[in-house]
Amino acid sequence: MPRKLPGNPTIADVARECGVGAMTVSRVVNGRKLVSAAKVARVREAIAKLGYEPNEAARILKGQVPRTIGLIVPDLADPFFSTCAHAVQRMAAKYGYTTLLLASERNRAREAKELVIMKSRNIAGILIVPTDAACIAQLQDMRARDVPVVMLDRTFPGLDAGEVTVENEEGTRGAVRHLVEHGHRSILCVGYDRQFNSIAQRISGYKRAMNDAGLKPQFLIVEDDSGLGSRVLRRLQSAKPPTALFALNNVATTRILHVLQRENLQVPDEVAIIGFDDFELAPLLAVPLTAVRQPAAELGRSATRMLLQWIRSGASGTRSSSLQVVLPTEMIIRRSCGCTPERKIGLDGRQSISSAPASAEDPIAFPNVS
Amino acid sequence: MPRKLPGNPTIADVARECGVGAMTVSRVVNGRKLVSAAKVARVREAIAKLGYEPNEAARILKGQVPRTIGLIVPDLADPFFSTCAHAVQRMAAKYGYTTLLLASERNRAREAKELVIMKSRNIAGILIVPTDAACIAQLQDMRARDVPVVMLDRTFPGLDAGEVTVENEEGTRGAVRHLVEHGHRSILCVGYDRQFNSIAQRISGYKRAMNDAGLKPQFLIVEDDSGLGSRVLRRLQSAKPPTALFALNNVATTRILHVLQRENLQVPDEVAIIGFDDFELAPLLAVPLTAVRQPAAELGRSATRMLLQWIRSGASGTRSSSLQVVLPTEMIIRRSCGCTPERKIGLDGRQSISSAPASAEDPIAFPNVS
DNA sequence: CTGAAAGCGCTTACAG
DNA sequence: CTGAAAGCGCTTACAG
Repeated sequence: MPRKLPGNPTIADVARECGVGAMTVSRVVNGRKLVSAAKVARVREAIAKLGYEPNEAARILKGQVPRTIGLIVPDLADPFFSTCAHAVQRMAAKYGYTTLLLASERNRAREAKELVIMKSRNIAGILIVPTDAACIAQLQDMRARDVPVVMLDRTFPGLDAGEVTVENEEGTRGAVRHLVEHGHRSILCVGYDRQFNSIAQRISGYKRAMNDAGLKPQFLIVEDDSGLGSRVLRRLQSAKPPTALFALNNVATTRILHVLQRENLQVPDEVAIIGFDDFELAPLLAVPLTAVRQPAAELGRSATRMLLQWIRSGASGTRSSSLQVVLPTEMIIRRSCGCTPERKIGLDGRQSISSAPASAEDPIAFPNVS
Repeated sequence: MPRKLPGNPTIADVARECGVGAMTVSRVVNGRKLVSAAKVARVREAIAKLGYEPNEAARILKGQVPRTIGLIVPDLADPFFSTCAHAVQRMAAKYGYTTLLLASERNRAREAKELVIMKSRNIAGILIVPTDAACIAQLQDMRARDVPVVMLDRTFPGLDAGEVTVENEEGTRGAVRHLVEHGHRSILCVGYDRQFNSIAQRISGYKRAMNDAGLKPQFLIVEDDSGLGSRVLRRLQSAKPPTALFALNNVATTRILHVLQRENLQVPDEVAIIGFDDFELAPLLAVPLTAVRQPAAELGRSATRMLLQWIRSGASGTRSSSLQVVLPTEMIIRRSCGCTPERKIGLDGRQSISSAPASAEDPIAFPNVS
């Protein structure tokens, strides 16, 4: 039995209810002028009485671009991405947009499928933390149809799209320099996902800091995070073990901390560690983690802001603002690097122990939707 | 300038391209039989050539129930809900459903708005972690239109809906009994959100355990989580401070741990703590946290399974399976309760230190979608 | 096996 | 200010 029982009320039902034309109802619903106050009131009443709600599908079919944006992230269970997604939804909602949020699971095929879903829903624009370069072809297709696209966190080349990223190279460089200032000469760079430019930039920042100090870069870069812990352990148990570790993202950091804890290795005495990407529980860890904080929420907000402005400026409108934003990182000094409350070293303008939250939610001038 | 530049190809474009009727294309797209193999091949080719993708809006408008389910959670930044949401999306995707995921921000008005959005999109069914009893009226409205509804984690009465929850009372009771077994006589129950039946059940489990032991229940239940930390601190500094704390959810746990760390209070010696809800970093904390683990992912999976079965069985089909599922919790013993690797107490069948992951992803027999 | 016709609920011109 | 007509892209009967 098909679903069609009571049936949602339609614009025709409302029109009949209060004896006006369908057009008049449509005008009232959409807040158009040119309707007499008396009718507006009658229509409003009928709408309330019937519980009428415009059918989104019909609107889209008529060529309205729906107030929906798409967001694709690799993984919702990762706090970095969920924080980011949360910020996107919040800001989008503030401007009257719904966010269609999908997780690609770091899987090329799923990402492709999700882009098809987004396309078939005529979304107004898309925000994506891309997982595989193969997505570029589909995104180009959307761009060809004038759908705005903004990549965040990491990017792939070959696309006329917006980009919101963070200072991966400088952030990492400062962190590694900090380890050097603590006297470390043998610092191992640990991570995976080197195919992303974000990670590549961090690696490059690490290299520069090591070169600046006249030290030899050492890497433990694997294909994916499985087995990362045991690989690190083997290095630590080798003849010439590193005295400090730099973890390229929060998953790598967690993997490492698990091994260190299990093997009862003392941080920072036996081995120091700094991770890229801070997280809420970092100060409560056995050894409070020193980390390069990325503004996850601000990343989401900036990208959303850029996308919405682009959408509003119209497909062919001149783009008023730049489509490139690079957000600063902040070094959060705790204990795992070797600093103590009594003795913090190498602090300068770029590095801070403050945990001041990011600034106001929406600092730009941008007409709000009530 | 409206968007209509190259324009997505339509079914008519495909039909023209290969010289057949629109119906034939539709049949091919939908995998209906009754089309000659030769035409199927030609149509497929034309679809690929044009990059045709069926317009979802048009399908919905024709009365097709879209393969989309709605999911409303209070907060995506909370790892419990993001894990749950992640599991829902995964399982839904496996069966060919897209998940429209929205966060209510624990706000009645937003929740109401999001339900309207879901309704206007004709979703096939809805999964909700309700935030305010006011949502029941809207959900009833959906039920009246035969849209399946499943509440998870907590429920409100007055609705013909599915319910997937966890053993809040028993889980809490076991945890508090464990604290009693450690010799604690003064155990403070800390939390907020008492309006939810999940929290009320935990409170009730706490009371029962205290009564069983002949102890007097003591509460610190506040309106919302702000200021919870300082309130706890004041209690700990009072004339007769509690020697143990039971935190009613993970946010309460975190707030408490922050204060304890700041004030340098030793756990478990000065005060022991057990929290309801486990999380990934719990074993890496300064004092590894003993917690009542909720199967967050399984919660999402069970609810999704229930919803999809309901959707497939048809609006009026007899419901083959129960619409009530209560998932067991598991006590994860670490250090914050007072146990040590050398001395664990009171372990029995219900309580375990195992951290075995939940079972297979989809144990039920349920036709898959390739 | 195949296609022309009608209509889902809305909005965009077009005439009053 | 207002409404009847046409059509967005699809699918459901209905006739071949």
